[in-house]
Amino acid sequence: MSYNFQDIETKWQKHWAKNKTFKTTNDTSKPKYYVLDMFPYPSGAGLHVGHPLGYIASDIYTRYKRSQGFNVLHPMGYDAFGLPAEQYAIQTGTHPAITTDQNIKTYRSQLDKLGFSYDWDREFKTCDSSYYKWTQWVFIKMFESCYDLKADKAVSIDNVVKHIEAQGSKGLHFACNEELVFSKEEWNSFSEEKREETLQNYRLAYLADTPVNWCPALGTVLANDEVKDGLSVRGAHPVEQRIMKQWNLRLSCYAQRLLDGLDKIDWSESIKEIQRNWIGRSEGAEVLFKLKGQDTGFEIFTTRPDTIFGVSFMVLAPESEWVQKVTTKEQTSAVENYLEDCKKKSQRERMTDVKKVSGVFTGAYCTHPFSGKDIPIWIGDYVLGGYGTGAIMAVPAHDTRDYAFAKHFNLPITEVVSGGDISKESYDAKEGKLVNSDFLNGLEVKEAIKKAIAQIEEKKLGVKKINYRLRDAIFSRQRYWGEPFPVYYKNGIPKMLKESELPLELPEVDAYLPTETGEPPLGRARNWHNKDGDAYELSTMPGFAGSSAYFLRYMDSQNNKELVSKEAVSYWQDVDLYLGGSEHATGHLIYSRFWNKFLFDLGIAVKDEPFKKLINQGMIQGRSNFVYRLKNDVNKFVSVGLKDKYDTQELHVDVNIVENDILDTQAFKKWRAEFAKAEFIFEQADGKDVYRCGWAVEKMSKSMFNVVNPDLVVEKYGADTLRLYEMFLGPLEQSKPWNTQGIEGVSRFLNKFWRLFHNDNEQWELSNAEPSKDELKVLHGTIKKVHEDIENFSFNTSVAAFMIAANELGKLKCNKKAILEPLVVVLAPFAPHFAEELWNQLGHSESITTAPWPVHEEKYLVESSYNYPISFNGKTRFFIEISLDADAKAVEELVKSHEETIKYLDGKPIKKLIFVPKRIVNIVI
RNA sequence: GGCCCGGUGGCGGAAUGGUAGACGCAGCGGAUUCAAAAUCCGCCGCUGGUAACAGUGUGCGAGUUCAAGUCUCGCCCGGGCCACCA
Repeated sequence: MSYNFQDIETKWQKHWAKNKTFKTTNDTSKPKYYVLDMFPYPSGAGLHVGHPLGYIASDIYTRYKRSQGFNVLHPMGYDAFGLPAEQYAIQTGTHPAITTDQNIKTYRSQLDKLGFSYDWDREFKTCDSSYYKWTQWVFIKMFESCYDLKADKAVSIDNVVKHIEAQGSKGLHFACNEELVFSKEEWNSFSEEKREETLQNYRLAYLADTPVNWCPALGTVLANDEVKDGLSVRGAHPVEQRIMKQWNLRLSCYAQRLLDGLDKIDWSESIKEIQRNWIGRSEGAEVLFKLKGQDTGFEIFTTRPDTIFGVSFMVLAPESEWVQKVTTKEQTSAVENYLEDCKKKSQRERMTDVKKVSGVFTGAYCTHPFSGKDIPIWIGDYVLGGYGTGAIMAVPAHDTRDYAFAKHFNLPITEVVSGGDISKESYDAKEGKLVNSDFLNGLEVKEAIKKAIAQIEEKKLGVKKINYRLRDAIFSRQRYWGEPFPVYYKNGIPKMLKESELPLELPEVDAYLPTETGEPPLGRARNWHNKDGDAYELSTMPGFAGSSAYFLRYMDSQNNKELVSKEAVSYWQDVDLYLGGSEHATGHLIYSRFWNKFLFDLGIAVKDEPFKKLINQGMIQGRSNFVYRLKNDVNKFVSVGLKDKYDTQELHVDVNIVENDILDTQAFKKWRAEFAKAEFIFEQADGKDVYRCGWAVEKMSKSMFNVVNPDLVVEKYGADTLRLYEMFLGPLEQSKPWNTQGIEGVSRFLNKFWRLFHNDNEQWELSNAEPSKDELKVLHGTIKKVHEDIENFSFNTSVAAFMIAANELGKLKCNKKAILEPLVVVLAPFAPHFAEELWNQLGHSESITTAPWPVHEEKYLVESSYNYPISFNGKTRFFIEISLDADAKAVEELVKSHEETIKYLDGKPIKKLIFVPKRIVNIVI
């Protein structure tokens, strides 16, 4: 007989829900611990077996921490605004709210079947107006803030106004789009419109003409992280560059803090590295190159000021404002033609044509700041308008791109750093001595950079400068299904709603498409204006808006007066453990860190970094099966072992009609009408004809017919078995394929464990006898191993430890309460229903959740001594295993006690004695 | 092109620098059974050998070490991220 998981799991799930077993209060008598899963976007397809992986791991850790005496916050909710529901609405006319609610229901029922210990009283979805009220509220705060570069934090925009009213733009130390110069008198004469326009230059949430990634197919702009290879991440539609008036968040002013913060948090090195690359800090200098014969010129940014004597031409980005200013009459038509060509190139073409060199001469020259030589000014699309100053000094000898350009247009190449062979390729390495470089000659690159910057600053040609690749975040989306901006326009001037007017709820529209005049869908809403008739903003916020502060909201999710109360946030502080996929590295995980830092500056968040420790669970891949159809006879299918003898076509087959790679041929004929008349060429196995399928590890997806639904697994094996198996599959952070076969192993384990408590007739049978030494060793070894494994998030090996324990106790025929009771507590985080049932049968009326974690006792684990000789490398070595706390003296005594054995082994004296700390003495004889 | 991560049986994977392959799946053999399911026991990297055993073995090549899957260097392969960022 085996245990009845269906009854047991339903029973305890109901019990937990009814008794609110996992409700968390702000109980300050206990230490807090906050475990958070990245909340899901509820898609229509529901969960597959890969989705719960992280939720299972976080639930295990949560339950473990609770048994360690922590008050654990472990909430769940839904990231509910987003494109798929809106796309579906466009196709079917169903309101996205309806689709979203249906999907959430499916998700919730799937989650409930797995026995998670979430505090569901804190649940919310981001499309609730009671939730997005606070997203709007933060936006208003950003609008009313600017970034003080001296204090290095966000402060009220009033500081800018006060400064300007006192002394104009002089000495302004606030992050801005561009340096403006005006006096306080001029400011006083500005119109209201002009004043607001000026302030937008400093606000953290600002409206600006921005070059954007416009996706015509989706009808919206996209953030940089939503575009890949010139195509939209969602739907893979082409994306083009456009200039549009958009809301932006001044993310860039937090670049350094976002970078520095990475050193303080316990995240995987790979995610930190991705974020460092994305922020893209580079140190260098900004240098002024004057136009020939003039006193004005343009600035360039370079990380290699040491190579300044190797400059042989300048390159402007096609978008640069200097293009028009410098182009000579003779070159005008050539330049115009080139600019026209650049415009026609889509973003995608520009990226795929990276290797193609293109450019045009402007006819103008700069004067070299040190040598005074003439330097021609070119235009090239390999220089980007949005980075640095949109202009570069080209040093072809030491930059691959400049080298290609110089070769293509036959421009001079001057070596200034020795060490390479510049006749074949550029020498980009930052190693070698400077040559042909006047005052820099003979210096190593690193020193030369310092000296060059010093000279540039001394001669007032430029300044040391740090540039970041991180740009401000474009915050407008021309979509329906998102948070409305709390903004209205009076005479074209954007104004914020008052806090008392929030939330501004999403209006109804007659269709989810742009209007005929090309306005966003909100342009269709009736009465989309305030009581004075001032129009509301037509864009909505992007997907990341709602997920940027949700971790704070869980601390106090029912609060309708504040985002989060002071008490709640000062108790819960930050997320101790955050689990989710690594695909959010450059999106959500940057935005939410930024958002949190802003709230920290405001004094709302109490921690500068929101997520102390981050774990990225790996993907569970699908294991696909294939059948092989003959190309010349489409009704014949050949078994994989014989397929090489035929000309075949590989077809995916539903993994649910394949077992152990053997195809159920009857089921196959019924699977699809086109296979009804299928015939098979079998291979032999055990004297039987079988059809064996090929297999491959691929992404789990419908089109590969390899999706495994957790509901079916739970039905067949139970939630506890699924939980254990998902953990057993392999290391949490690694991608690994799902293989339904293997689940039998953990299922057998649970039954074996069950049988330790019950006799063959399913009768409860436990003894109160004193445990033996061997039994105690198994118990304490398991407690210790599982404890260490959980702390290291090595759940696969802890499941293995349980299996070993069950096997050994089975062999010892151990049914002693003193051994089994603590083991149930250790198993509870992994198999909660199973453990709760046994705990109940053991006579406890309280939930096992309240049971403290058993402590292992080392004394049951220490071996007296264990030794073995080994011969290798032509020498005999003798190993003695010693206890963990032995000191050198104890080791010496131990060796002495083995002297006779050693002599017996080889008859030679001891040559060398090596004491390896902790465990082993290695004696060479 | 740059950076990051990985490469161990038929498969998923174990292994604080110390007997490589824990644990599970699959496979093979056996017990129990009228039979099956369930359960239990044994074998299970490769080569040779009936066996004891010997040799070999963690992508490849070197190095450090008494000792390397593990540390260092150089290559090869796979995956990820960024990608004309000056």
